[in-house]
Amino acid sequence: MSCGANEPRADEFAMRMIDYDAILKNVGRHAAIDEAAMEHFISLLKFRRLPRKALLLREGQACRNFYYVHSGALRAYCMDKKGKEATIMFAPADWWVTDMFCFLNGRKAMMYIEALEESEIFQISKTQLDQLLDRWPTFERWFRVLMQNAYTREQLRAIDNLSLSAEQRYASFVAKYPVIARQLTQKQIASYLGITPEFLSAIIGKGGRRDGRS
Amino acid sequence: MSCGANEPRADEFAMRMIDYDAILKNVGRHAAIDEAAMEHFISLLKFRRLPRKALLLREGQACRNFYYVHSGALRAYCMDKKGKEATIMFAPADWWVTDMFCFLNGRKAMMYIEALEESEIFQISKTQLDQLLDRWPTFERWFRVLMQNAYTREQLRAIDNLSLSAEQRYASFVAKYPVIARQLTQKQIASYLGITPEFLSAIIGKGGRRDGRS
DNA sequence: GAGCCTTCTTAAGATAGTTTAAGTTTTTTT
DNA sequence: AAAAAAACTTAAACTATCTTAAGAAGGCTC
Repeated sequence: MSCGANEPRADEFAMRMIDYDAILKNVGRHAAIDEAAMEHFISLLKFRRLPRKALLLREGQACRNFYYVHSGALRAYCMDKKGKEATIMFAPADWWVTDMFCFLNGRKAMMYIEALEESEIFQISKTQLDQLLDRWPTFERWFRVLMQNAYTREQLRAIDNLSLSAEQRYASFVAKYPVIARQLTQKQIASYLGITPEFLSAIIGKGGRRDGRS
Repeated sequence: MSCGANEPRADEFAMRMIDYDAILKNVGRHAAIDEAAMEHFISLLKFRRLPRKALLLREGQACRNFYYVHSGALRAYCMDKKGKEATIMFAPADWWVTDMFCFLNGRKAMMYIEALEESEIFQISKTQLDQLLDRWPTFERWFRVLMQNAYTREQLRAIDNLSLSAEQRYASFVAKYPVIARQLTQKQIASYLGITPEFLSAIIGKGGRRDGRS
């Protein structure tokens, strides 16, 4: 690790301005939120930098935070007794993620959330989010739209799972999420599709390549 | 069809009071809604009686309404080109249902919604619901909680679908929805679990009976 | 650059789930 | 009550997907 002359010193680095643009734009997308509300919102956010493979949440822990991905990408997954992973969702930049059931109901987490690469996130706690929703109807609207979208997305996924073969599910996944699909390993995609990595490899080998190479 | 002396005459029948108790209690469960808001809400509801097998919605139609099941039970499902059905959800009494993705985004329906038995429902249109949400933050909260619950329910289902065998999924379904499970045919349950009726029959024949009979 | 660890590939054998089809039972309609 | 329709059962043959295993390729670490 070189340390060139143009890099900030450690104290400057720690204090440097946090970029709230993206998250504010994200929130503003679903509701018109006034200045005062936005300032309150920002004051509740905690910024964190995660190295690759860091675990933001693990099964059994209290799940107190809702996470916004500023940069990088996260993955939420469950693991059964045999260690088999089931990927619940991927969260690329500009997405929100948590173990929503446990977050909302104050249960111990049933999921793991890991950083797929070095990532920067904002988090807001359940208590603070509740305050926000109580105080500002426009945040209530924002969160409602988030839940709506999450619900309909899950429902579309359920339809795919019920009606399509593994091969079709793979095609559907790549069509829906072409950008993130290229960043993921086959193992990760397989665990989202509910098949083994070996079988996904066979599917890809046979049918269409993801990267278009021959 | 006999017409005994104690039955109301046709005009009395048509005019008889509609029972709003259950739906008001349902809405009140997630948000404290004042008198004025409740009256507005009631004024937007349309009551309908459906015979068994009636189709409330079919693929390709405009999906303009959100449905509350007052009595009876509904089923929402998709059908692929080959006619294979995938059941998205069952809606017993006191549940809300619609093709949410198409309802919210003004698309043509991709689902069918049918009455499993004679049912009574209330419906509210998208336009009217939007008005309600704009005007009363407490309805915004109510709908937000509905979407939250729907989302987490779908997510739990996705976990089951990814991690469990058909036999385990069946056990999980019966454990989660013991009442409605008893009202459904095996064919309907199979289409919810994503397996064939023949295979479900084999599972039940082998393992535990649903009704406890030997 | 060598070694190590994880991912990807391939393939053979095993299992879970489907298909087809015929017969039986139950429910619905007349 | 009879007829018709739908649901359920069983079983054999088939297909999709899993398991195991071993080798090859790619990416990190020292």
